[in-house]
Amino acid sequence: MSDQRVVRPTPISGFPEWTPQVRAVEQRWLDHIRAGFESFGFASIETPSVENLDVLMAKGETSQEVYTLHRLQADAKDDSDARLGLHFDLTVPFARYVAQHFNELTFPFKRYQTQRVWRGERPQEGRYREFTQCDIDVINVDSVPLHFDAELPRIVYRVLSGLDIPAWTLNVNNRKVLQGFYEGLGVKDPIAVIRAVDKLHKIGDEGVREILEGEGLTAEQIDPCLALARIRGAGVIEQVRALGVVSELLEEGLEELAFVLDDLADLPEGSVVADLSIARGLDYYTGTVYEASFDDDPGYGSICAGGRYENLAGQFIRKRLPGVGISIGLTRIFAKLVAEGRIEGGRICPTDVMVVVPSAERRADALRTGELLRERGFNTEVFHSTAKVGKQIQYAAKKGIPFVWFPPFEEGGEHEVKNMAQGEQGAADPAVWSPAT
RNA sequence: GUGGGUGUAGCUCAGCCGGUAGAGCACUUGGUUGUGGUCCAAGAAGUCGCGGGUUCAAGUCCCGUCACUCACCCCA
Repeated sequence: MSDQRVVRPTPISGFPEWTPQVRAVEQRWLDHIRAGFESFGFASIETPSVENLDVLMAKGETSQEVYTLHRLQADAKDDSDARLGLHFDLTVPFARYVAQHFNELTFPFKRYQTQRVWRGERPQEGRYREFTQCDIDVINVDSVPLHFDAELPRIVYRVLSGLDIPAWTLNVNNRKVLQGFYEGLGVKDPIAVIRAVDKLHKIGDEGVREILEGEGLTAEQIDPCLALARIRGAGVIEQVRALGVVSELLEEGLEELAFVLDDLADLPEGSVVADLSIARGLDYYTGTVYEASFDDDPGYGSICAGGRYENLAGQFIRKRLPGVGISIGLTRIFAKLVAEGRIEGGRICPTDVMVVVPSAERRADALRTGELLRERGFNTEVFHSTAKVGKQIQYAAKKGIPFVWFPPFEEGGEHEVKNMAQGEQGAADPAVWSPAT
């Protein structure tokens, strides 16, 4: 084309982007999710893409792969931006936000937040380096009513069941049950056991057994651990009690779990299910935990996850600010459907009506017609040149524009409108026309 | 971070045992006068990821490198 050098455009691994028609569907999803969150009274906030590294690392258990910020032109000694990192989730920034705006907020503070987050992991199917999370959290002073532990799955149910996605299940567990159970067994490091059991569905009984043996657990301890992890579905509370392990923390956890399950009993069976194998890796969770995945493809990863944390915001303020939250992995869900070719029906452009420009002389008239249609609520574009009418219509066809408007070709002539799908064309008055008729 | 695969026109790819590049789709123009999605014809478009090596000669062989991709890890 030219001898000018071009930078070859290549996809950046883990940074998805969509065509306009796919994006149109994504935006419908975002609107739906937002409406769902707001229908429960959650308020929207947005936080900067970056946080100070010490904020991101505040609870720094897992070594999250954080992208840091630096200026290309910064000289070697300049480390003024060195403390900034892109947020890897929305919960930590939220905790910081609450601590910082403590005096301006009304508690319990219920917020939703839909933003992109970044993680420097190796990308793969379903795993991205930049993706969008839709978070809802509640933070309160001193204690968060258990009510919210049950309300969050209800909101997720509301939102996800309104999207055309494959069958999914939201699994619920309570960390106190696990930790209390292990403590009741006399296990020294309950967290290590939680971490091992979390891998159960991936490495199986024997794999977990091996790890636990390595942790120094006896068979008398391992067997009940595995038995606990297998408990799922109806009657979980009784089944756990039947294992005969007793501890104060366990009892507390069981009561909380029972409360949540009871509260959600009206949801369709199988949508929210107790599953004692759910542990949620390390993380900051201390009570209820959630994790949702697709029924026919659980290995794809969690599409929604969250839980209760006792004191995340307490890292940033001398107050006790526990919270509970859950996050919908929008990108993960959406990308799967895109890859499977299930995202269809999105418009290439939002134009309802394209106005033909008959000739340079009549362009002003076409613009007036466009303005009139726009005022009447139709998304209207006036063709961008005086190309042959055939070209103009062809453009509308390619863009999937449903109606092509023909202003009078001669002074005093009639307006006409063409229905592109049906090919019908007839006289119409731009002041009263409507596509329904 | 570890291991495997791939890297040729905008896209999907072909290119046999080395002889300086092709197809389909997409794109542009035309098939005359105010109307599209079909068809026909013509046309434009490639540092064969990048660097080095072997060779008279490399898209084709060798080495390195980068990128993409899959698995592990981890997670939304």
